[in-house]
Amino acid sequence: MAKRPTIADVARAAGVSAGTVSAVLNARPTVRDATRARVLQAIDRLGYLPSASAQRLGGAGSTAPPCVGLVIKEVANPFYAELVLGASAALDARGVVPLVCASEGDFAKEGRVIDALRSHDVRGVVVAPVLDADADLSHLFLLRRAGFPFVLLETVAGLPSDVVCVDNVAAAQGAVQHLIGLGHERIVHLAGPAYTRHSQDRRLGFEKAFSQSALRFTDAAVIPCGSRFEDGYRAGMEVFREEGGRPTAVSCFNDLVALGLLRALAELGLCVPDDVSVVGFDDVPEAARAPQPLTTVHVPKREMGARAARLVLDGGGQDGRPQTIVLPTALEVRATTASPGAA
Amino acid sequence: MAKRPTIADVARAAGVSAGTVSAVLNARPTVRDATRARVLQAIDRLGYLPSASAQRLGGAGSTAPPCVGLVIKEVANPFYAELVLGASAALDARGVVPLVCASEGDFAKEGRVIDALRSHDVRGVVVAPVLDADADLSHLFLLRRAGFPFVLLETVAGLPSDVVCVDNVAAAQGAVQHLIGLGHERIVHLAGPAYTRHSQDRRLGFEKAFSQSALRFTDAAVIPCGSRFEDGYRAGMEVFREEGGRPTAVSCFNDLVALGLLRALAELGLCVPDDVSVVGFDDVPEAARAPQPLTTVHVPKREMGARAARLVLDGGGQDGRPQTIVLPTALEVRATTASPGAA
DNA sequence: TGAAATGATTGAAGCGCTATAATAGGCTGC
DNA sequence: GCAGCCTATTATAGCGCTTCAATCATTTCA
Repeated sequence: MAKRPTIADVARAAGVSAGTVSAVLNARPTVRDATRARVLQAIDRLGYLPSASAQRLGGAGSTAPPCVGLVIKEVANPFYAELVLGASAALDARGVVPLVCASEGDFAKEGRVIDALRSHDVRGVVVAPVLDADADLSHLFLLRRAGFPFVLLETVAGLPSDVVCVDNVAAAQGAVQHLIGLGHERIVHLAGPAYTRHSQDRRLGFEKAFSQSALRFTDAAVIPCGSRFEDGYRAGMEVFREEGGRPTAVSCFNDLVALGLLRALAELGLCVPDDVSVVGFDDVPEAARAPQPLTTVHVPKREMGARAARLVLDGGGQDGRPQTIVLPTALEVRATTASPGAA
Repeated sequence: MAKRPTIADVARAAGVSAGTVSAVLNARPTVRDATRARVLQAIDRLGYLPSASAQRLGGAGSTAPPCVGLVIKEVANPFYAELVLGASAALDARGVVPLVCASEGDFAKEGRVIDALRSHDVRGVVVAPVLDADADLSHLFLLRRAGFPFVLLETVAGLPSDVVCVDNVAAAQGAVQHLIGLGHERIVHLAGPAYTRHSQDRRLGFEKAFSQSALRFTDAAVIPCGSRFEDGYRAGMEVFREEGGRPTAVSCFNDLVALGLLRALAELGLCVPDDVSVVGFDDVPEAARAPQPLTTVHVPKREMGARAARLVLDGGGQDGRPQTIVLPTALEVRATTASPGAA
């Protein structure tokens, strides 16, 4: 395999010195047009592209397009897709190329990925951290120590850093209050994957809504589930299989789960919202498109991505102190919630 | 801001040479424990962290995790999500980190993104090229000239390169033949975005199926649409608004469009497959989950991603000559196709 | 026409690190 | 007690680029 051409190769090919090539690359005005043309032609002929690392080491603002890493949890999850879209737009507007990587809920992989990104000279990273109970977060602390620009999409205990997030507890609580306000008494929660703080927070919101009402909370009301359509479907099949004591309302970890649940409910011949009310979380595009438009908590995903992206680029708050941006959510009431026994 | 400590600072602080510090950093076994401890302590005291650029330049290709770029068209498209998943798994198995970038159907952006990736020292890229009519493909030709490893997910005319793809023409043709075989005569095709060869090929397959049947093809049967749910929905609303001369079957550019169409049909009170049959393309996970499981062309997306990934890593075919891998597709007949007027 | 001023190009130094040949110790064993 | 052999450490030579003082080539003006 042909070795990557260097600036020296270009210089040789163009019959000039490396310094001149560098001058052309950096659009310095001191180069004569004829020379510039010759160099440019050589560059093109060789397919030369400067090494970002070398440029940086050389001590200059590199001419290579700067990159920012976006470390998300799941590629196939529309929530993250929206986040990425928002971040990409913001980055694009600043001429920065977004590089997205998935940790797939594995903190070790998250660490590796961040390392890779860093060693490939990205300007900074925005990461949706894996917050498993036994997760080793040292790579994040290391980032901080190294003074490497990064923005988190969830707060990490003991790690002062820039964060862009929403109040998951309050939002989930609001969603469940909506259910309670509708008159539901047998409500269950399909909880998300353990490695997410999202999941813990939303579950906590569920509990809080209970404790602030006349209802009494039992652990049985929380059903471990997951974050995907299939998880919701499976859980739905499980929970609603036997006829006795069925819940009349379900609050779901996210929209995908809610959609899966809806599917299971349909297969079981249960009507939504007459037999059971369902509320999701995130408000992904699919939620509004469902045959039964889903009642859900709207999370400003694009905005979150954009804010996070700008924060990395600008190196955090003006005063250099870590900044936490909590964006507002809103309950989007659509067609999947109603009072129990409305039929 | 204090200047970052360098390896030399650490060496001085620990009373050793830079080489020794480097050895400690890279966990080379030749360092005595006492020395290592001293160095480690100095590192910690100074808050030292090696410069990624310098490490890379120094020839530490071995230390840093290698990366491969995945340049796709749309992040929010499950087709590409699956592709990425397949590629990621294959890459992961070889210890290389996938970096995904979206071109969003803009060939200029595609070029920029590839440049960025290259500048940042990725090992190679797999790209789903934007094949707009007036697209400037020079960046791809440049890749070839530079001897940079890349694999395409669609063939580019005049560009000998490794390619992993499916036969879109034949597959689309097969899908439409299925419709014709069912007895449909008024069939339309919702075509995808112009910047895709996918779209052109699938449209061509549509035409071919016609010309091999007793039906006669008219341009009116091809309706420009797009690649997203909304596009399919809008087109469906358009096409099926007035009652007279409605098609009895629709072949769609992809599943997302088909799903959007299904939604429109439902809103218009039309029954699938009794009133109209619908066939999609890609077989994304959503297709099987739809309230009406979608008849569609199965494309081995994961496999494509995996093959492409391995091909970049292995630098193409054994003999060094470009290799084209055409993976098989299969029509997945589910619930959205039937003979016309079956009701 | 020649000296001065202006402009274009080069060469060498260095960025922070890794790799490796060379070196200095510390052990053998005879 | 010294040749011979490890092993731990160092010194040196890059990696690919930028920068800047120093050169060489033009042009300008007296």
